Amino acid sequence: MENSEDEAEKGELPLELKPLVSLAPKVPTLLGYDVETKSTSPLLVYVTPCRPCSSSEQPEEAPPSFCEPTPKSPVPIKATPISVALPTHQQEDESSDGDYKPFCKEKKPASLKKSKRPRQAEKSNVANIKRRSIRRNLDSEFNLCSSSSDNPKESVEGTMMMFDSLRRCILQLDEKEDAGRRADLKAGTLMMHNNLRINNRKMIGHVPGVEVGDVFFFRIEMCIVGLHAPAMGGIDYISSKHKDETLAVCIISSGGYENDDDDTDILVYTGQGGNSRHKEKHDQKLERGNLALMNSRNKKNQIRVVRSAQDPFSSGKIYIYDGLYRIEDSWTDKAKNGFNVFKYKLRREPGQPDGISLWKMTEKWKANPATREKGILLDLSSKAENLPVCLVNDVDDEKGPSHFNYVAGVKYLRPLRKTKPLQCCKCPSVCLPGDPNCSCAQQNGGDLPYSSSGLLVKHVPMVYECSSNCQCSHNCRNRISQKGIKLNFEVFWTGDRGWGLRSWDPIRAGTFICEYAGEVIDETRIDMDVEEDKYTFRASYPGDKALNWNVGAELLEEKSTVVTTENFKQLPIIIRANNEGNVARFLNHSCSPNLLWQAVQYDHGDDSYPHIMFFAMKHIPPMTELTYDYGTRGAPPGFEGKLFRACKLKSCLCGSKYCRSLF
DNA sequence: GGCGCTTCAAACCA
DNA sequence: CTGGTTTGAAGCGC
Repeated sequence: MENSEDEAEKGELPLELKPLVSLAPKVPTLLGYDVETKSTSPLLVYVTPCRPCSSSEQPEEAPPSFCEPTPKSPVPIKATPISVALPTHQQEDESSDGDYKPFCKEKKPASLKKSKRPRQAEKSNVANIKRRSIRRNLDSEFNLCSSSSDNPKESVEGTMMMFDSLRRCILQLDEKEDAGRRADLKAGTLMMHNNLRINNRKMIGHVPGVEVGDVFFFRIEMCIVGLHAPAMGGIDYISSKHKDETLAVCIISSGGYENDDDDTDILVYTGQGGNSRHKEKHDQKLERGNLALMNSRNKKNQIRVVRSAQDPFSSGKIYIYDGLYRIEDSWTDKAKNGFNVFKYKLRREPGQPDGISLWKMTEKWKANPATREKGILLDLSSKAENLPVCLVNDVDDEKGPSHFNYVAGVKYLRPLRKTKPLQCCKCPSVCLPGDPNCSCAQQNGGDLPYSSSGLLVKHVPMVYECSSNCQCSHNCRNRISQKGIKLNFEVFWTGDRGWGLRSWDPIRAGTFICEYAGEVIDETRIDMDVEEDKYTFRASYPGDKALNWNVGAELLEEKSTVVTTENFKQLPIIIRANNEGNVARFLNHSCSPNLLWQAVQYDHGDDSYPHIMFFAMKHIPPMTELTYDYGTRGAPPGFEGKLFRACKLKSCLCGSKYCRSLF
């Protein structure tokens, strides 16, 4: 069990396992963090650490180091493990009296043990982690980012968002220094070593907060949310001293062996082993995962299945949680290389939501949009966009939105002031990170705002993309949003919230979604009715989640990039999309949104009226409604009721302290 | 408790 | 454009 002695011990860890520590405790405020406040007493929320099943009593008080000013040293003297801030819902699992009780086996949470591989760590990690010593209090930030302990889904989303934020920033740092690879593993390791993993205990059945259809872009992501523990291995199992009690809990079918992935309800899975790249091939043995699967066949326990798909926007794989299966049959077979392998036939449990089957549908639609059932219009944009925008209604007979002109961009109904000159870099070919001569990088604070794969790295007050005056080519990574949509969208009838927007493509966090197109008007003109206001964008407030999207960056960087409303000063821009607009006019409000809006400049210098570009805040499975936080301030009377309704409809997602009942 | 071995990665380059 | 190479990490099990 963890106690304060353990924690003191953890403070003396080797450097590479140093916890992310508090050097300057911060108090979360409503709109960010109060940098000035030194007080830690009333507002800090202490969350009890993750504990194994058996533990029932939880200490209420925080470790003493929490309340004391921590010395400003890169090496912690008395570190507070991040686990004290970990949202934990495992307590809830135990006490829940639902009809399904997941089998759970006590498993020590990944603890801050002494270094496992000191030599290796010294070789590769020390420099990185040292540079990345965490200078501020992570605890409050993580709480803010992942919500409280009572909502497993929020915990998973917060953990995933923090991971990806870390990953994008490590990628950016590594790129600039032209050193290191595998930012995914570095981000994962950082989180593991700081006890930021959730669902530590292996369990049979669903993992709290992970839903069928959820997508992952790295193996390590499934690791840190407890869906599938092995970093590489395909079979996750609970091992036991009694060999016949070793049971499989999760498998990943990702094409490493000769599996047939065609049927969406049946999966024939090949056992592990005998396939090593470094050693001679041999017959598979009934041990480890193979043994676990055999026992699971006899015990008939549920097994989580993760299937993989090709990422349409990169060479990487996407992992899709396809829900629970059971093993029906098993046998041995000859692989193509002539050696014996184990085969297991799994059948999907009935009554689960669409998982991989949804992907088969969207792939068919992408190949030929005309195959989309209940389609009303093949291209709502009438070729104004790079890709067709399908209009569908699979709910009722509603025939389509009221008439508007589809335009892909903004039209300025007010004169623009030239407050800043246009971007004008001299980069040959494309802008590259770490180039001190790239004026565009300088304008963006020294770093290019996008990763090499075109993902937004951080949410900032303004992104300056390369302009027509720049010498770099069209392929420059600093020209993401100006090139228009890349996703296959459909505008669909929600039934209760009007028309909404979703994508046939899986979307990775940081992906550019679309611009808010329409007529840019003057703030003075607010004589619009409710209907017109429904299709109006106001740059009032980025939203709590959007403000906390950079939480990983906060932990890595020396200089403070704390986002507050001061950084994000309110923009006067109002975009009316009642008469003219694009897909963005169909984005609905949510208090638990999956998109954020980012101000972007590339074709004029009036920073008060930038382009409003939407980016994904988290990984979004295909066919998931895209939403953003409409904000509250500046909304005229009459609008309130509608917003409140929209929020209430989503209250299941944001019933916590984040649901702003004030609309 | 430590370390070696295995493991259906991921990114990059030739 | 793809297959081989490189870098890389968790956790089982001895």
